[in-house]
Amino acid sequence: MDRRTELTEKALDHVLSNGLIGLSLRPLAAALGTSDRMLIYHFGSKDELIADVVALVNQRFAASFASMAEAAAPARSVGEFVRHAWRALTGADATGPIRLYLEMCVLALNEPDRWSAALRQIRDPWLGMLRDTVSGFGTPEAQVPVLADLILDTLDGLLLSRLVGTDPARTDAAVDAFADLLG
Amino acid sequence: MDRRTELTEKALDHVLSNGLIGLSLRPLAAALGTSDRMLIYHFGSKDELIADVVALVNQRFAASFASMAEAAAPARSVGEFVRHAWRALTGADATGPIRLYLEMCVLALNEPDRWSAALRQIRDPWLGMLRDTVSGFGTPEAQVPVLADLILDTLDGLLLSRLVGTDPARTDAAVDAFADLLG
DNA sequence: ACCGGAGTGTAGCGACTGCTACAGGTGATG
DNA sequence: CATCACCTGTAGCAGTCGCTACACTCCGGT
Repeated sequence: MDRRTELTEKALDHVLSNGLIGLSLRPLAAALGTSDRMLIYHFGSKDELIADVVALVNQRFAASFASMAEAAAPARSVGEFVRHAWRALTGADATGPIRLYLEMCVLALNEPDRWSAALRQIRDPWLGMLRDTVSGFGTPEAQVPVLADLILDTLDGLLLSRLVGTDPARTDAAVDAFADLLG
Repeated sequence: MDRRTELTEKALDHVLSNGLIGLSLRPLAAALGTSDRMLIYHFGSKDELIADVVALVNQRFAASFASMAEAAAPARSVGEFVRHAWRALTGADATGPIRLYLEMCVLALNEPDRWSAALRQIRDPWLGMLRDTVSGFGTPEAQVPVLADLILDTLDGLLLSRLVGTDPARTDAAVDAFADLLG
């Protein structure tokens, strides 16, 4: 396999468990068994390395979520779909990607030019999938995009809350209440 | 006025418009018309300075929100209350504090020991206020804390989405839909 | 008038950042 | 054997970071 691809995958592991915000080349390289020198050699710059990592996690996470959606029994209502999605999003291997996504959101607050493109690249597929799903349950046409926005952002808020230490049972209960409201 | 307090207020302005994540003493001091040397002299350390700033913004923002709540016509339902809160939270002078809050959330993902205490200190008053409000509209006792959690986290998610560049009209519409669901 | 403490400017420490120049080492190809 | 592209280690650059040592001014109290 391409050395760059190999390094990207290892770097992804490190970023998922150590975060993106404080990331610096030397500790990263040490964790990957190489040197900062080689990271720059293979990726050209730190920014390109991050771009590769973000693209990879995006692709992997979307794939794992899709396969999970296939495995689950098909939802019979929007509320039930939200419950299924929540179960997938709170699984052990989802917290890393979600944390990375939330970090990118906040980084985009400070440097929109640098991050907001990558951010839309992550959000848009999810929004599209949500619109399709919501529309499949007979939601009135005009309400489809609104509901998709609401669901995505609500789940984001609840995930953020859960990750910063709110009792998981409480966020679970909040999602249940949300799903009940959606019907 | 105490020089330290004075510096805290000026530093607050700078942090609200430049963010907390990349904050460093020298540029901050320059913006305040002093030197990093003096910031350390007055605050002891960067951490103490940040603690002062966070405490100040918390106190100020809660006060301004409360006065806005007084000024508005009393809500007649949970949904209407959410609409009022949203109007207050999307005002021009709220985006700074909210951005700071979201930054702290993400910082708490990386260093929970350092940030989660400050975070709870910010969230708890809001949660308490939400519980009181929700309970005032005849919500069943058992559902009160759940609904308060859901409302706070949903608003957080929508605010995050709005701050990272989602069309404000779309988040407004999503809040409307949420308020409709709440009744 | 003198003294002491509060406040401030200058200069610098050691550690870290992304990144680069230079010198090799390696293995396949001519 | 020679060559040449690919890969890698060492050392170091210029910059920033939080923070400190030292010397200095200035102002109120005795």
